[in-house]
Amino acid sequence: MSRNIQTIFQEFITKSTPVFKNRDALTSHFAPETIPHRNEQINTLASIVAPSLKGGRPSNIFIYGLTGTGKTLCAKYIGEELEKMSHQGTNLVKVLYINCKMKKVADTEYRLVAELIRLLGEDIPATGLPTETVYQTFFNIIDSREWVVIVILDEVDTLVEKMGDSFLYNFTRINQELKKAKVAIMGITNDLHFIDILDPRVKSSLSEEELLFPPYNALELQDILKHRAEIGFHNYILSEEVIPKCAALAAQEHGDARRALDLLRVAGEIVERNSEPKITEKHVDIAQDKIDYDRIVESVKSLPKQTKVVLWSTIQLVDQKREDIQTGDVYGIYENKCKETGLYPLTQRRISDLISELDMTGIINAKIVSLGRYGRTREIKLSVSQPAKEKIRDILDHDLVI
DNA sequence: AGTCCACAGGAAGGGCAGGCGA
DNA sequence: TCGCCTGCCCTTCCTGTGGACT
Repeated sequence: MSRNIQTIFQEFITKSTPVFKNRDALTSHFAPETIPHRNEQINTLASIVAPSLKGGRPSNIFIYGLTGTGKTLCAKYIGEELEKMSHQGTNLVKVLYINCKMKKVADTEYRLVAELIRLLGEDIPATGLPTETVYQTFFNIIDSREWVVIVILDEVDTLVEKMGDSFLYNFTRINQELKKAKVAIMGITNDLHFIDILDPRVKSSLSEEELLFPPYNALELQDILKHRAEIGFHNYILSEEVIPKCAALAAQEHGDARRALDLLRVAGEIVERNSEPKITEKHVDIAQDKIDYDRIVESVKSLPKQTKVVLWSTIQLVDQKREDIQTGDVYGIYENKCKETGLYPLTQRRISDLISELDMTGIINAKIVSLGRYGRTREIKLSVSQPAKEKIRDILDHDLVI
């Protein structure tokens, strides 16, 4: 066994063509020195946050645009530049970045404020204190240092989904509690309609300034990819058609630069693994399938056990060639499986929520339909390819053994 | 027009775990 | 140790929904 592994490692070192110069450059979290096609947004952001360098509170900013349009990258870039500038002078500015989608980090009011405190280098228990105390601790820290704090709340829509917008309202009013420090919020969202669902008071406080990040077009994506490929790949490895292909595929998905980078990187990894001499269009196609497949498999593996049983039940019904699978059908199979495996069955109300959650992951598609006097229910379909379905069944069969 | 079905989904609250401070 | 706090998962109870059926 270990000999085999050593052989693989040895072959990798000796035979494989060197593909990557810097693999990180082909990931979305890499911070390049320049950000192409976002000058306008960067300049606007910079001018909005600049007053903080003189101790003023910048306006709250609301940034929106689809995934992979450079919102986070630009916000972080501006944050870093601002702190650098501040270190050279007054040292007044502190930029705190939080991704609100991170579970166990910023999915409750308590955790969010606790995370801000941790980012300031102080310790706070993960639970146990009244939320009011956690807020007070945060206020004391920044007030004692007289900072201007800019809080970047990435994916702020998920926060509102979980906690409602009253929290955001309180948060935009933090400054009334502070004596010397000042806080500005930079909210980022992929959801273009997010601002419309907010309470008007929250809306006006959060979006004192608004900034839209439009999708990249295919040519702009090509520029971005060329720029990253120069840093990330050895120059002989890329065939000419690869970058336009990645850009075109990502442009179809609303100009998502993240997707374009993933395609390029994974195509490179495939070539590296197979010790092939060049990345071609064919590898981009394989990469596209692989990314989708891996995403589904990973999300299935991480599902809680009850949700796995619900998914397993749905697959059973699909395999029985059942048309129009409904919530009640899934629940019936689910109950039987619970009996069989000795698992405690949850109520139908709860299963209804689990089906919604599965719908959100994209593994199934659950559409609400009304069947007249036969009631109102969800019509459930699997939304994965046949090979992915087989793989999911293998995972579930393995995980749900009695 | 009224009834009915099979849920969807909101609200309230229970029970437990993890943690803090007195 | 005890009381209190938060988070999380879940149940119970309830109202709402919309189209077929009577």
